[in-house]
Parts: sequence; C-alpha cells; structure tokens
Amino acid sequence: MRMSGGVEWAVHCCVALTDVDRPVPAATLARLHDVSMSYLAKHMQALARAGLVRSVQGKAGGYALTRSPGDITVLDIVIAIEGADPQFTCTEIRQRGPLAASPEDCLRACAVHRAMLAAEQAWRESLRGVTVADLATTVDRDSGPDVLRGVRAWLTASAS
Amino acid sequence: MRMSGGVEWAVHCCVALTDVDRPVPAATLARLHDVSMSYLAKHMQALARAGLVRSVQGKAGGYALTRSPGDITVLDIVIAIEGADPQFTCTEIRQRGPLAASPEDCLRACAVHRAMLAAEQAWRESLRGVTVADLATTVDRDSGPDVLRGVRAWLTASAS
DNA sequence: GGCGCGCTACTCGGATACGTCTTGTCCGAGTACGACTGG
DNA sequence: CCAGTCGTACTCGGACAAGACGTATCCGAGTAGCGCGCC
Repeated sequence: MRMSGGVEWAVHCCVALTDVDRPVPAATLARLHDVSMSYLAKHMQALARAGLVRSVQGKAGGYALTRSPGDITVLDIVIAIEGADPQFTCTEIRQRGPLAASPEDCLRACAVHRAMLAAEQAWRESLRGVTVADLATTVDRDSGPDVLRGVRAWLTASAS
Repeated sequence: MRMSGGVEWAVHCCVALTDVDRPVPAATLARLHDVSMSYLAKHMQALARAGLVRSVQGKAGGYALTRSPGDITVLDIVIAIEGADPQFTCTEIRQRGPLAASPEDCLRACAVHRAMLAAEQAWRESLRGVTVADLATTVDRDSGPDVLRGVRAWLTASAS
C-alpha cells in the first residue's frame, strides 16, 4: 500500500505547468525540483500517454497541459502514474477449499471485497474532488501569489 | 498502490474465527481456504504481533481472537498486515532546487501532501467503519446463516 | 531581397540494468497433553 | 488407586531464498528552428 514516489513529482509538475503558455522541457522541470532528469521524463511520458499533457518535440519543445487546470484532478494524475488497477484484488477465496461456495452463489462480490471497494471509492472521490487549479489556489493562499509567479517566470526564463 | 494479497487471507481468517471458542491452528485455516500453510502462518503471526489474535502453543494450540469481533475493524487488520506507514510520503520537493522555499515557510504540510492525507483519511475512516462482526452479519444476510455455521462446525471437527 | 533547402541541435520515447519489497518456504524453539512408573 | 515425571507430538516463531515491481539510467528516433545558398 505504498504509493509510487513519482506521483508527487507529477503533481508538482502539473501545478508548475499552470498558466505557462510555452511547452516546458523535462530537463527544466527536473532542474526546478532538483530531481533526476531521466526519471522525471519517464513520468512525464506516462502523463502524456494518459492525455493529461501533450508533448512537443523539437528545439522549442517540451510538455504542456492539454486542458484547463480546473479539469485535471489529482485522481487523474495518480491513475496516469500508478495505473488504473484497483488496489485490492479479490481472489475469490470463498470458492476454494473443502467448503467452497458454488459459483452461482458468488454472483455478487463477497463482503470483504465490498468493504475494500467502498473504502477505495471514498479514497478516489476525495482525490477526484481536488483539481490542479485548486492546488495552485491553495499554494497562493498559503505562501502568497509570488511563489507560483516566480516559478512561472523561472520556467519561461530557462526556456529562452 | 497495490494492497498485499495477505490482507484478504487475514480478513477471511478473522471472520472464520468468529464464535469459535477453541484455538484454531494455522494449518487448519490454510486447509479451509486452500492456501499455503507456511505463508498464512506468517500473516497470522503479524495479527498476533498486532494484538488482534492470541497464539496458543502446544498440542491443542492455535489462534483465537483476543476481543469481540465487533471491536476488530478491517482497518486494524490492514494495518497489522501492511504496516502503519502512510501510503504517500512527502519528500518536501518544494524545499529543493533553485527556488527552494525556506523551512519556516514549510511548517504546514504542502497542498499536495494535504490532498493525499485527506484521501487516505477518507479511506481509513471507511475501513474503520466495518468490523469483523459486520462482515459476518453480511455473509449471513447474503448466503444464509448456514455458511458460517458450517465453517465453525468444520473448524471444530478438524480440531478433534 | 526573397525563397527553398539542408543542417544542427534539441526534444521526446522506449529499451535496458539495479535495488528493494512482497511473496513463498523451511527448520528450530517452546509447550501442553498423554502415558508410564513408582509409592 | 493416585501423584509425579518423562517423552512425544504438535504448535508457533523467526530466519532464509526467489520472484516481481518500482527505481534509475542510457541511447536512439524524430522534429522544429536556423543558417546558408540559390534564384
């Protein structure tokens, strides 16, 4: 039940890409956060495959958000990095052993499975309720609007 | 974000141990569910370390619940197997790189961290709301009371 | 001076090693029951 | 017949390998901009 560390990087990158019109290379994002360039590139590719960011090749290329930050939820990013597989996989343990239940009695998910599914659903709903725009607003409210403004200025300055 | 498969085994074992007065050996539980005896024993040891079950050695030994099934939540079992570590670990990425925030500005958790914490909290609350007794009641309601009665009879019969 | 072409440098993308954690298994330590022996 | 003691068989407990996944890195494919040459 440990979440991949790349999720944190990906979310921070999406927040940094807010309100930046030009594509930002992965190397620039890596320098901004002082992390491995190659490894961050891997996660950005995952975001691109999921359709959250578009990749532009060539001299002035890089990554840019495909849609408004208000339309990108944290859940989208987590799924893009971690995959869409559910965290709990029911192996239908009740259909095994000497007291195995018949398959027609197992049309509905077992009680354990349903409890796990409900918890996971609550987790997803919570993540779905937070967008990248919300995060940017929160950072502005916490640390003042100069922080994100400085990030944007630094990104555009590094691009030139 | 994948949950250990041993959690499913542990939860089912706790449900099976409901209303069984005598200790049940790990080998019997393994035969009941048709799983690896050695590996299940490992998980039962984890439950014992967490204080959810007590282990009795010797000829008529085995595992038994330490408290009422209504006082054992699914979250207790998940923590016993998976550990208490949070699923998301914040590496304080905002304090790194050329635009690093000062430590005194980071007394509160960052926005990303808070969003993840809230989601995990929702997940935990959902799991905390379901007890082993609830699961047993649900099974009785779904498949009839004969299923769990049969399990208890089989466990006591295998003990003799 | 304007246009077309080739080059270069920069970007992403996937394929490739390494470390760590989960999974799976085994054997040794400990204990309660049962049988045996002596009073 | 009863009590103490020994032996045995059964239990848990932790230590020991194997596989899978996440982590980290590298090099090749592709493309957009830029400069040069030609008209």
